[in-house]
This record gives sequence, structure tokens and C-alpha cells, in this order.
Amino acid sequence: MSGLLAAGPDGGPGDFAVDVLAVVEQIPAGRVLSYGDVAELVGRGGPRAVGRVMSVYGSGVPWWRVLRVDGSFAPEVFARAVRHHRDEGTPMRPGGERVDMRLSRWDGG
DNA sequence: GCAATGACTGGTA
DNA sequence: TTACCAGCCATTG
Repeated sequence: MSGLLAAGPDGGPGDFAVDVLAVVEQIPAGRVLSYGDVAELVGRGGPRAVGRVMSVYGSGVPWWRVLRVDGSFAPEVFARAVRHHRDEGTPMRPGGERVDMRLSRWDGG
């Protein structure tokens, strides 16, 4: 527990959200994880729940390293996410609009 | 406590 | 390859 984020009854994120953010922080540069993969590493919840956590509290973590299972991004973050990955050298598919999950997917540690 | 929401996923056509 | 449908689950009002 790094202490940067903490669950609290004072309107803070739930325990699930804190765990999701902790996993995302562990993703190394140049690697990515799908929403479902994050949920699996957390051990509970699902891709929808992870997506919701990212939309609300994702600003404090490398959110661009979490994307759809097919390597595409949500329209809201597409432009910024692609810029980050190009800067990190993440393997992209021809066209540069999707990440090559085959090569970029993080194994979890 | 119930119903709606959303940065999703897998299967089928 | 793309498009549509049903299931999924934590969070919010």
C-alpha cells in the first residue's frame, strides 16, 4: 500500500477502485493491459467495473496503458493514448490507431 | 434497497 | 473484416 490512494468512508474510492489503480500503476512503460486483464489480476469485478474506475480515478495513473482487448481505445482518450504509446515505443499495428496486443500485452509481472 | 450508467467482452451473423 | 446482441459488475442517484 503506497499510501497515495486510500479507501475511505468520506466519499473516496471503494476498495475495488484502489486495487484497480494499484495494478495499473504496476504496468511498465511500453506494455499494456486490457480492462478484463486488470479485473483478472485484481481477482474480482469485471471490465465494465474497471472502465468505470478509470473514468473517475484514472487521472492519477498511466491510464493509457489500459485499453480494450482488441487493442483499440475509447474515443474520449484515443488521441492522448496514441501519443503516449508512440512516445513510449509501444508496438502498434499498421496505421498506428491500435496497439498490437500480441506483442504489447503485459504478463503481470 | 432499486434502477440506471459506463474508458467492456465474447459470441454469432 | 465489421456489426449487432446479451452478459457482465462496481459505482452513483
